[in-house]
Amino acid sequence: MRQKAVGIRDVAREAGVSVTTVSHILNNVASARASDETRERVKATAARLGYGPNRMARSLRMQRSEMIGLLSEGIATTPHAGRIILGAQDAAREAGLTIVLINTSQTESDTMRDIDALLRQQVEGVLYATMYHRLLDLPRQLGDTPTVLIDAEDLSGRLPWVVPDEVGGAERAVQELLDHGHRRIGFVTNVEDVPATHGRLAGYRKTLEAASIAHDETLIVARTSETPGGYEAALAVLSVEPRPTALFCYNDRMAMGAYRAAAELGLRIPDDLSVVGFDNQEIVAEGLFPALTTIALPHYEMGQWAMRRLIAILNSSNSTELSEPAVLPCPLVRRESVAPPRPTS
Amino acid sequence: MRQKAVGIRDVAREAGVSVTTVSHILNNVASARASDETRERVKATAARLGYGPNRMARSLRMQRSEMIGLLSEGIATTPHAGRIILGAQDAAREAGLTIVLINTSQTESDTMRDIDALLRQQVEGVLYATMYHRLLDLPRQLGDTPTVLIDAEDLSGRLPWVVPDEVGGAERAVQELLDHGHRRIGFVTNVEDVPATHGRLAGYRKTLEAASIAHDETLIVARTSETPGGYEAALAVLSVEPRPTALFCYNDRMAMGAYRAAAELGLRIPDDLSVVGFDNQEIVAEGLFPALTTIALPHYEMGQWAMRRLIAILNSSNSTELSEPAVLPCPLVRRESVAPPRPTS
DNA sequence: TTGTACGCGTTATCAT
DNA sequence: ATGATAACGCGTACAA
Repeated sequence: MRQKAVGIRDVAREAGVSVTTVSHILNNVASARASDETRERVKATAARLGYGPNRMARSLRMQRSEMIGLLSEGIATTPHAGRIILGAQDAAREAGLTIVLINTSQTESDTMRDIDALLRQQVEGVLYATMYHRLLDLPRQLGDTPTVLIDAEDLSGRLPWVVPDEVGGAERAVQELLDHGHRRIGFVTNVEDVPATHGRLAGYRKTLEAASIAHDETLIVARTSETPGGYEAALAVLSVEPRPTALFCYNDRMAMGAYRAAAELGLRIPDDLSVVGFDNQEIVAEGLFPALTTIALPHYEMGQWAMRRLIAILNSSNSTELSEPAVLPCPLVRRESVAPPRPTS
Repeated sequence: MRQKAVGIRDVAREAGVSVTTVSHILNNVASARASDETRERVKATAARLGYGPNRMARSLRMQRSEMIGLLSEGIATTPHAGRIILGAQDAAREAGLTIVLINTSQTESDTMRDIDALLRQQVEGVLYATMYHRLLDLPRQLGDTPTVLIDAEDLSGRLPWVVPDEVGGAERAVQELLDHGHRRIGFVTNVEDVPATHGRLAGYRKTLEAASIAHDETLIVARTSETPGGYEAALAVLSVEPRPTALFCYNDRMAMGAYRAAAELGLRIPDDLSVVGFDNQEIVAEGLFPALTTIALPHYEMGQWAMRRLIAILNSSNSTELSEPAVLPCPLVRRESVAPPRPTS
């Protein structure tokens, strides 16, 4: 057995009062009054005995589990997920809530089903986090359990969600290049059909347009969003004439490929070529030489926002007005891969 | 309100039996007998009503929360932690347990607060996972709550723990190089004083010795375990004469630095130089060109082992015999960075 | 100002 | 073969 299991009645007996008084005092019940002397004595004995309310009993009585389920698709695959959890965690702590973790595989819908059959009982709300920004039609199984989506947009239109501002991030990246004097900026992008693809492309186009730079479709090359794809795409972009003096890459892994392409072409970064990535995958961005300037995804903030929103929904009965989504900014992280273009070339 | 909150009495009424019978049937109580007809009817109505036991009530009655606390240091910082969680998760599911997550900051006071926040949730046991393999003296607050350490060795000698086999992993790495015919193998290592440092060095030495290759301390260079450190160390190792034909690197990030050093020296991998890393950080190992052969850390397996061990402890009253640690193997992950040495040189 | 007693939804004991 | 009822530990009307 673990503890002597000190309960509220032990405290009451020890302090010479009733359980009601103890409960009132420890829970700061406004309506009930007790003498300051009693208050002190009860609190003291509670502390001395190391009393803490039994959560199972408390939850049963209050009909509140004080637990939030965090459904995460493939925590394993990405370091990003950790930051989401951290943000959610911190927000949960503010409200005295704890997080129970459920990892879902993306495919098995039956896994999903028995998980939340089990989950429906004990959890007050659910945070559903995906591995990467995408559109999602959440299974009906969650019923009317309050739910907030993280890094995913709800297709049904019922659930609040929070995603990164892909467009704004791309604008910031390209603007950084513009600010250094670049005018010919290639875009090493990807072929996947996800919101990030379209958003980052839109940001790229928009920023160049705002700077009155004519479109040049030959400067946009798409491949798969891995390092080899970045290598290929960069090779292609860097072979157009006149050669671009800077590259904006869809993500840091593609930027890693771009570094290799640059090296093979005898281009030094940032002297001959400036590069900006996206995602701020620190192992890559800091490991590359020179270190990669990139755009950070607001994972911590998304986790935090989602949890706070969920808590707000839990606390207010009319949740309809709380169903709006949020789009969080992606800040620029300056490192060493951007410099002004060379005078010639 | 969430659900109609279908309870056991609803099922009982609907099926025309008592709650006892329902409970007996749904929980497969051996001692209780019921007619097959009743059995069917009860199960059917339970399913039809979508009944599931209320965990809060169940826990209170059973005095078992069916929850395990996972205390993790800085989930954020490493993609590894995710795999630990996954392993623990899968093992927990086998036993019908759920995981409540607490992320601890590394400062002691916060950790203490987090720990007893966790204990107040009445978790049945605790898994304590660190960010990297190290020695640990766990705060006493856990009292006699069953605890298992992941990726950390318990200094107090009371708690079971599980860590990667650093020595064996290094042996495997060096052996792979030996098997390809290399005889002069440099070791790009780190300066930190952690078990991995000593273990990997020991494995390196041991393997060379077993192959009757004379010690050559000039082939071992230590720097900080980041990419720049790897670059510096590799540069140093590759400048000794005769130049080693292969490099074993303390981790993948240092290997990333070694790649750069090799490139600067005009050495092509794997033709002129073979490289093996450690950690199998996929973003790096797969992103490097050529892809890096490396040693994988058994994070999933550690999480799984720890949870299973914890469950075993929970289920048996004499837990002393279950306090032994485990050292799990680190498999080799073959990619493209190892080849036979060139005939000359 | 404090104490008594009930209910939260289960499971387990003991009758019937 | 089934049913009534007592816990589990807490919070809170309501009574004193």
